[in-house]
Amino acid sequence: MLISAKGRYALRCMLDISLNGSEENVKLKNIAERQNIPIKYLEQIISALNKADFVKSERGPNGGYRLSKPPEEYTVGMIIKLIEGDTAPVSCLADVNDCERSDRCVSMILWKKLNDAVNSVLDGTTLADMIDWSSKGQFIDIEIPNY
Amino acid sequence: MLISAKGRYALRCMLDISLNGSEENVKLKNIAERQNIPIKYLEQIISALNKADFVKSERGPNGGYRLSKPPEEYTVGMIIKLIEGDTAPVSCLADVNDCERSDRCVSMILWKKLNDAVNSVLDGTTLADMIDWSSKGQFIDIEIPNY
DNA sequence: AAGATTTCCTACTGAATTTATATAATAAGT
DNA sequence: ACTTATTATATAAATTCAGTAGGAAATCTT
Repeated sequence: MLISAKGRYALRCMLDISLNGSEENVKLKNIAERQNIPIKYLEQIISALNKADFVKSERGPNGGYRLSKPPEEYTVGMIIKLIEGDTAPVSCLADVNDCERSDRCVSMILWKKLNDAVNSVLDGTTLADMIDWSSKGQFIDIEIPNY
Repeated sequence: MLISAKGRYALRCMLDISLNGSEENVKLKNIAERQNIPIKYLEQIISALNKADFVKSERGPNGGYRLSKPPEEYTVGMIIKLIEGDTAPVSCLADVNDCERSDRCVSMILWKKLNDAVNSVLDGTTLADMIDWSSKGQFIDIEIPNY
């Protein structure tokens, strides 16, 4: 798997804050319930988002989280790469020292193409784009999407 | 990682047979040496390639492997998917039952785009293409690429 | 027939990663 | 004080990854 549950949770967490944090702080407890994510796991994830200053936090009652910047300014790639570490599709690309054959490996050309294709999607999509998708209802059923 | 060592080994193995099997059978021992892959691990991999009839085998001295079809007829996706099982970038796509939210999950749209981007590279590249890359020497150094 | 070579088959294992749980501390509001 | 909520750190269960091991079966050579 290129993107694990942790990365997907992070993305949904950011989307959740985007959509529910118009006026007040968004509590982790509520995100966890809406998104069906174990809160203790989500704590670790939002801690990373907080340290990277992707979100601002406040403690105590009326506390919670807000985005530091508007959704337009976060690409999916920024979020996923922060949480997952890297999205290289093969270890050869993630760690140059992984293989001493890399400088004469034809497969490397392929992996680079693959990496570019992945990055074009991840870095070419912002949270705002995804919110747009959800409001335009690109779903067959009538249910309100909960990202 | 989207593609593990196993999948990369399989691809290099098929390329090795393509390039060294012009007239006689290619022995696993030699592939393992050229490609620097543990032979016992490679045995398992080629066993799968054999069962899928991607290669033909012969036993005994003068035995070895040959491609069942010319390199033009194998896409990278065919090989990788056989060995890795699937190349879905997220478990949501690999297993529909993985998440009951899938039908109303906005992230799903993203993962489908990502999946399409990955498949366009993997299914759009054949072994013959890669052999072409290697013969055209798209490398900076002078060493002969050993795929 | 004997021995060498090579493929074929199945099970096992150690390490790392993933996906959480658990416990407690810190801060803020009422 | 008491409640709410974030922050920090440690631990654990489950899964996957990347091999390793041992031998059986087929084929060729002498």
